[in-house]
Amino acid sequence: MSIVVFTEKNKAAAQIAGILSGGGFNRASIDGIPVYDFKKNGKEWRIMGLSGHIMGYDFPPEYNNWKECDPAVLLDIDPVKNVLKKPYAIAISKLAGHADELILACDFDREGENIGFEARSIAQKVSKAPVKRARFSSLSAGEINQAFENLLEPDENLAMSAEARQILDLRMGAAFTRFLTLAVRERAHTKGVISIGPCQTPTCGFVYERERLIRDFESKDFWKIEGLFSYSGKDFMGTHRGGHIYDKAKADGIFRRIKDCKKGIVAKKSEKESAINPPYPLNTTEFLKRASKFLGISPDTALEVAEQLYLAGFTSYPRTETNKYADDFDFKASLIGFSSGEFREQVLAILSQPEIRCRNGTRDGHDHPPIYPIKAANRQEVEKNVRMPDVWKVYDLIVRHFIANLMPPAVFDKTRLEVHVRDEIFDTTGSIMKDAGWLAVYPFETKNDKFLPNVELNKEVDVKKISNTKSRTTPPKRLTEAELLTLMDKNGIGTKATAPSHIETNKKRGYFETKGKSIAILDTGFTLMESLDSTVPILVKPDIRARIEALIQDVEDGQKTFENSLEEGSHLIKEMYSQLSSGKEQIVMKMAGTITDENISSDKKNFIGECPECGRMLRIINTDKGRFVGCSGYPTCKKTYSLPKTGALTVMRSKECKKEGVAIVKVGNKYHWSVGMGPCFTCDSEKVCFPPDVVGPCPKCDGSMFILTTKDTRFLACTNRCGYTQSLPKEGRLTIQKKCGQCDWKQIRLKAKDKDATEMCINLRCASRRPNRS
DNA sequence: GCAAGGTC
Repeated sequence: MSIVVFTEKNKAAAQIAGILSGGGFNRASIDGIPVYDFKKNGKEWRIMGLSGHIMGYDFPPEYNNWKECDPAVLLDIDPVKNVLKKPYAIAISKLAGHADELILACDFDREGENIGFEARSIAQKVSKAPVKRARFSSLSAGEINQAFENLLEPDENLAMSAEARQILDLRMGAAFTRFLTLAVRERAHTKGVISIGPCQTPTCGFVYERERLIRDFESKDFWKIEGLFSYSGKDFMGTHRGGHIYDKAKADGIFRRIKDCKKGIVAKKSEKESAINPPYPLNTTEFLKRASKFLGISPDTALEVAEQLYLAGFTSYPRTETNKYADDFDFKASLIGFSSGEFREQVLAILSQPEIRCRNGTRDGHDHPPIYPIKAANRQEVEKNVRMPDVWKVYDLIVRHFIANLMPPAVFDKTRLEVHVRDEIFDTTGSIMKDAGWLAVYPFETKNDKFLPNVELNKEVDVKKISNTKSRTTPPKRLTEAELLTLMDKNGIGTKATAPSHIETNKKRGYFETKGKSIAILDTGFTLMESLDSTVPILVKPDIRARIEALIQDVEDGQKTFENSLEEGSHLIKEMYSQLSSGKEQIVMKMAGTITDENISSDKKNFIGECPECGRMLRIINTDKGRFVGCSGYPTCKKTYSLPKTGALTVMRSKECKKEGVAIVKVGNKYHWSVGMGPCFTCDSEKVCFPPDVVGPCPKCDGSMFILTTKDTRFLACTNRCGYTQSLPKEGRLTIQKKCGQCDWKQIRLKAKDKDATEMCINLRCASRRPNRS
């Protein structure tokens, strides 16, 4: 009798072999893939770990050329399933050929059931052996023995629900991505891909929604009244109960009534102890959030580092939903290694308790324990074995979190005072840490003490100052990666293992980028989301994932057949597709702008600025017939500005046209131009945008004399062009200095090469026409 | 070349 078991991964195979065999198993290998053999009760067991999914869907090859295949066709073509990891398929066949019984022992979830079915489909080509399912929620000895003693039937519905997800995700992703990419390429020259997916798009949607809030935010003035009080020589602050007061008259009224008061009364006082519990154990999402928030490591990188720490045996399996430890979890075994190092004191305290108490969370994915340290190690050891940047920081976080989790709460003494100044109420709170508890090993969250003087109820305090300060409300902040992960988690976007990859996809596509810990949307991402929001709004919101999820949940529950849910899902996708294609012109018009815009704005020589008509990019265009400034939105936006036919063009980046908000272009050395305003010196905004270097009033009219530089010479000219001029030295750098003192002109400073600088007044009518050495 | 889900 030969029994063959397939698990989701090698690690699980080894562990299960160890448990079922009681430790006595052989490690063999089939074409490099580990297989664990042992004998038990006269039966021969062979356990092999898969590598997650070993098969995957794709469209038949004839639909793989984007240009020759209308993306809409993909809505009706069924993708086909192929083996992606050949060596595993071969090993499965070899093992199954000799099996009398096959057992699927992958993770107990949708994808796990599906992965098991992949192995089954390969095995059944060579074997007629019955196929059973071992279902367990953790890799503990108790659960595993129990599961293998009570084998179940494989769950067709569970497996097929994952199948439906795969097909719907691919159908939608491929059709929409190809459609948009090809459509944009009709207008803009780009190799880039505009991708859409049921997880990546709503992920970008979250970032977009926040950006909308920021851009649409209207700042309001408010006033805040604060009091500086003093009792027995110690100062403390209080804030008026009105908080942010938006009515200036009201704030002023309060302020006037009490500003000259010298005394206040402590009308209420409460003291209470407050405890802050340690955080729940780390599941993947929580780990990624904290790595981002505390260490500034991106979710993608953090997961990779944790993976390597796991493979090197330092920490436990990093992909887990569970944030509670099993009742029989052996804390002692994991703690003992830390009882001599930096955490000696705390760990010994934990170990000395009659029973180790842990603050557990409530999520149980029935998969793996929370992330915890397997092995105590010092920095050198960790860095030697895992050569990745920040590996120590990540390990240190996991260790500290694990220990903190077993420690008592941090305890604070909190005092609240209510100070009355006349009839106005000021609130103030103080907080003093009485017992650091878990915070002693968790430096990432610091709570500063805030001291208050020890003042009793109904005592009088001095009022040193009452202030009434004006502030403005500020727009919401950009999302941090940690917040984005929280939103994704809450809305069921992605899974513990895939959430970071959806964030990465958006970055790769140029939809958003991270700046420090926060996420900034890019032009392409914003425009795409804005376009989708007005054509296929469901895509931008988590609803799309929820709709697909509901369909496949029905398959899992047996409420719908696989075929029916696939049909419904495809119908939904078709509906969205038709909305998308009816909005094609509108979307493409905007999107093409952002694609070319990216090239344009990096083209420093020709980039002018934002088009005042449509918001896209203005740049200098050179043609055979001449040159002009045009908008990247052409042909939709026909905004142009003419340019002089000759003369070198320089975009003056430091100056800005105040009239239309575009750049100022300097033409040759002869004139100054502001785009769209004609020659700058005839525009009514000239003095604002490109202030002439005025030296002083014109002696002939009410204009001003300014330095006019031309290609060949320079001289003083009148801003009114009244005809009065005055010559200037030909050599050297001219800068305008402070007022002369003896007349109403400004002095100029002349610095010629190899000569000392001179400062002088050049007004011919000035009394002191003597150069001063400086 | 397209998605999202596993795992290494």
